[in-house]
Amino acid sequence: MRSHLPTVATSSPTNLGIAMNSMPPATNGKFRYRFAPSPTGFFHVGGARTALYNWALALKQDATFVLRIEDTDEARNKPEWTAGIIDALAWIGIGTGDPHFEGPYFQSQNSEEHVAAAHRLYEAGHAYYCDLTSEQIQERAKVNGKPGYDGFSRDRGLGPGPGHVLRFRVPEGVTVVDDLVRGRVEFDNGTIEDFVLLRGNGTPMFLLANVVDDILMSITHVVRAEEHLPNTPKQQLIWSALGYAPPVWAHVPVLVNEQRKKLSKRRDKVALEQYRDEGVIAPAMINYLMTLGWAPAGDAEIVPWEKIVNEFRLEDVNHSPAFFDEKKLASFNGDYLRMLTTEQFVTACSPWVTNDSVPWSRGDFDARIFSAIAPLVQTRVGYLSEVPSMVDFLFLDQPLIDADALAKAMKPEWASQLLRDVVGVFAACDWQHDVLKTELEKIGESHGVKLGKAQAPVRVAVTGRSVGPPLFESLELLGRDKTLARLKAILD
RNA sequence: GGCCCCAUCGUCUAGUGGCCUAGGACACCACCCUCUCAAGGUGGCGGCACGGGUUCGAAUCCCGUUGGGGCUGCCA
Repeated sequence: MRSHLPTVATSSPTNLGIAMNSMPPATNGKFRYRFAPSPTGFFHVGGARTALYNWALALKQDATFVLRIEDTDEARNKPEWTAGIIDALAWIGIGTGDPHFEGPYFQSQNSEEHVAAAHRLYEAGHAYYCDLTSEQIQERAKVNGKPGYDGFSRDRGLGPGPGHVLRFRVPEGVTVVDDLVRGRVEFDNGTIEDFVLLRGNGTPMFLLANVVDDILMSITHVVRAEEHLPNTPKQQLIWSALGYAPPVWAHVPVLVNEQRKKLSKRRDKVALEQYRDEGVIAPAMINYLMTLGWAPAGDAEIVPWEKIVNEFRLEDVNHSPAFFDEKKLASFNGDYLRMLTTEQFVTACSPWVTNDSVPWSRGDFDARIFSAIAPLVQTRVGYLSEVPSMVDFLFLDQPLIDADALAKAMKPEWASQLLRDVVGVFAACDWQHDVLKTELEKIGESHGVKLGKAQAPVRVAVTGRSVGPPLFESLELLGRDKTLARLKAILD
């Protein structure tokens, strides 16, 4: 794997603990979007869509796309996972030296800023310490008859100490979130509990770290999945308490499985890498992901990236969850595969026909023969991973015979004799696909069967399967010797 | 349970009060093409969740019902 050791660029322009201005750092008037994944070992297709939405907007508005890795949870900071994210983003066209791309930054490197901001919040009275354990909170919740933290330590005047968490003092009132895709959403602050800013060990929590980083990085637009909507009033409260106007929010619908549940790594196939490894090509994935929850103008949905960038607007994003449909993805991929020139298609196939899991021995692969058959397989695959099984008979010493297909093809009483006739004729005729076709046609006629039926036993005997690329072109490429040997092998 | 979001063919969507007899795409079915299978072409099946309003007129606006979903951690 390529090494993408994150280049760190984390010198914060502002120290929130000391200088707290009411204006964020200068942005030269440009919008700043951000994508802030937490490393989990693979790249989620939902994350890919969110990243793509942010990226399209950054390109359209000549804005900046900031990548920030949210690695503050110790369990989530394996360096190779970060490399995986960067690789995956590059695959879908994000990054790779484009001037609109900035980062990656690492949240863990800003922890001092997060803590400083927390302390400022405490000093300003926006936060207070609490020494209750999770168990005690649960106890109280049981007694209270309602779940969650009840604000027990609000006025106890506790200071910092071992095991003391810092909680945000949620004010009375209503918090209004203006969301570009959802409109105005109101939250009664009475339903928001005093959430934790700093853990008992003094480390910052996501809600805080996320906001402080966004301020530090002058983020103007937060475009993320809908699951974050309930966090938004809390974060907006932190923005205000810190003295800043909140960013523009946009919460896009989640991606769901067939059961209409949020795509999860436990039950669903969600890794972008997995689709890539099965032979989905990037333009197809990008186009499919962009049209999940949004549609370009006009009747076509297979459209160039330029058109997408040109037309994409958050205001037009759908409000309801979208089912990630593998069948439709495969269809998009097939369309994109067919748009490739033969040369491009051959190049795209290369990893699948030269890797270790290929059924033939590596030395027997012939790139020239593959190039010759390629245009015929191009219209027959949805995923590139289907390619090897479609051409394996050309590079295998003996074809992998599908027993059922063979039994069926040899069932007609004329089948064996037809094969014998074929061996006789093919031993001497010109070895060109059109000649082979004509000859088989004639032999078929002599047995009273049309070419469609006559080709079946030949196809199975030579390629091992009942379906595949056009037979006579295949035979021409395979050569006379191997063809005859395989036919005879079946007759014996 | 509480808070919040959502609701057009099976699925992804177009539709922003009259162009809607609701358009496209995937899937499915049929036919054409054809050496198998595809690809391609043609056609078909199939939807505004329900009930009230508002309006001359509602898929589009309002209310309610029902049904989905998200969140509810000293994870992010």
